Formats: sequence, C-alpha cells, structure tokens
Amino acid sequence: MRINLWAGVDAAYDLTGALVASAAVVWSFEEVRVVECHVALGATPAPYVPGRFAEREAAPTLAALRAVGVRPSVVICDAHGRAHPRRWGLACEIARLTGWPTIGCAKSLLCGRHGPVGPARGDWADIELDGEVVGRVVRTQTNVRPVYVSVGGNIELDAAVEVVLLASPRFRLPEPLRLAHQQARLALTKVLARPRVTA
DNA sequence: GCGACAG
DNA sequence: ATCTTGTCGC
Repeated sequence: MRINLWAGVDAAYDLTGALVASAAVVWSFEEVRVVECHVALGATPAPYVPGRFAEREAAPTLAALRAVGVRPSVVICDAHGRAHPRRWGLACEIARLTGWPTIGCAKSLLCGRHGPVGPARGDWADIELDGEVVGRVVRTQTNVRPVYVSVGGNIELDAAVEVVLLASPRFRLPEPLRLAHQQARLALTKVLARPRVTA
C-alpha cells in the first residue's frame, strides 16, 4: 500500500509579533493520524508586508521542517504559491528550500481574479492573473467559504487541488494545516506562560 | 496618483 | 496574525 504523507505548516505569533512559533505536522492519509509534529520557536525575522510574506515565515517554517524525519508526499502551506504578484509566494520559497512538492492553500485572495464558484464541496474556478491561470478557488465544504489553491513547486495544479480536497474531509482547511495551526499556538502558549513560584 | 494587500 | 464567550445552525 502506498502511504500518502501530507505535511502542513503554519505559524503563530505573540501579542507584539516579536516571537514566532512555526509548526510542521506530518499527516498519514491512510492511517488517519499524525505521524510527526515539530515546532520551532524564534524571533520574527521581518514585519508582515503583503507580497513579502516569505521574508517573514520562510526561515521559521524551514526550521520546523528540518526536524521532519520523513520525506512528505507534499507540504501544504497556509499561504499562496504562484497566485502571487511576482509568481513567488511563500509556498514557492518552501519548495525551493526543501526540494519537496508544496501547495499554497490560502484563506483569502492576494491578487488575480476569478469567476463565481458553485456552492457544493468540490466546486471551483480558476484564478487568473494577466491572462494566466495561477491557481484555483476551491470549495472544500458545501456552503462554506472557499480556499485559494496554487502551486508552490514540484506538483501540478490538478494534483494540488486533489490533495486539498482529500485532506479536507470535514472542515474548510486541510487537516494537516489545522493541526499545524493548533500546535503552533499551543507551543507559543506554553512558552509565554509565566510559571508561578509556589512553596 | 489612488486603492488593494497571503498571515 | 492577535485580543475573545457564547451562541446559532447543519
């Protein structure tokens, strides 16, 4: 049996935005379970600037991915890939840095245009930028806001969309992404917790 | 020049 | 992104 190992990466910040926690979760589709989970803590490299997201999250994300002991079938990022003004979103940078297939799965549109998307799970519409298809808006759950999928690297758009749908059997976002989001927050909470000295 | 703008 | 409880709906 071929095992599909889908990794999800996401980051969480403290109130000031100075501290960042990046999580990398490896999810086994066949076994329906988390295979690996790693979190990297550190100082935030750069401020958030639309279009320059990689400068802020690429390094922390890579730190978490370096701890992964297996080669994921694909890495799903909470960001855009080619659906970017310069066709180079965070997902593309992660693909370049790791050599692994990556998918950009964002919760909102950064650039480009698209037609209407049907209301049912699986419905979609291409995202076009300068007459070029750079991604696809995909409805992962019926009557739920769609997600914006684009290629990061080493994978085709059709395959990327297929993975996102299979990885989102119940909620809007792919399971690996939800888990990474939760783990990043949890790790940050633990570090920020002020241990009280008791007798 | 003005507005828009992943997380 | 982050501060935040309960609540309405499938």
